Amino acid sequence: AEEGMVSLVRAVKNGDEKRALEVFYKLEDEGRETKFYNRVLGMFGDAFSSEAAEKVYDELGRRNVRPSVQTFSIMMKYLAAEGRMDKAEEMFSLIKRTGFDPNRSAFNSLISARGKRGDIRGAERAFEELRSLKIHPNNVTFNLLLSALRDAGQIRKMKRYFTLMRRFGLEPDVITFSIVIDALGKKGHVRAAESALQDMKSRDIQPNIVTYNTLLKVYAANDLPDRVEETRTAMEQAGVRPN
RNA sequence: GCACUACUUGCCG
Repeated sequence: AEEGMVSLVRAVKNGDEKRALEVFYKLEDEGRETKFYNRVLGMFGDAFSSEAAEKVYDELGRRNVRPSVQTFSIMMKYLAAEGRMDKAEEMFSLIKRTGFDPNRSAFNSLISARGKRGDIRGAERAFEELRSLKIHPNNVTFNLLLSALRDAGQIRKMKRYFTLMRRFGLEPDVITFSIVIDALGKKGHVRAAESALQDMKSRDIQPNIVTYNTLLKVYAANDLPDRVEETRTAMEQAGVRPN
């Protein structure tokens, strides 16, 4: 069993989809549980494609292995990444039709999928549905909404969600701030981006490599070479190395 | 716990 996984991982690493599938089919002949399929789903989705992941997914049905909520979330991720929204939405529906209750991560996956497609309305509807089910959102939930709104350039709405976090007992984190800084910079609101950075620091959240890359991007896009230099210096002083 | 979040660059598809 252990050896089989090793050769599966090796085939996936080598990018050999055909070989990986063969090993997978052989392994599942030994009788496997949901968790195994979910793992393989992730490996195939990351290394190959949503179609490859679907081949694994189809085996669950063929072998009468019951999927889990995670199974559908994993599929949604790969389908949405390739723009296959109808299929991704279908996966979310299948959670309910299979008799499961979608949990917070499942809703987060739905928000992510819709947000990626620029479907702000849909992402917000997913958030509202989550709330109506009395599921507590987490930082990921809000960061996903903010990220979608950033892509759509909807700063005002971002502010509303940013404020709303606190009402759920949540505090913005380093990811929240990098989304906010990026969004403001894209709009040319450099001073606002800088005050977001200050806000972050005042909460004792340390800028990380992504924060600095975002700042560099903001300054470069707004033709502020001096600020770029200052940021590089700040990075060095903070011991954050360019990646 | 096997699923969900930000930036840059490269590689593969």
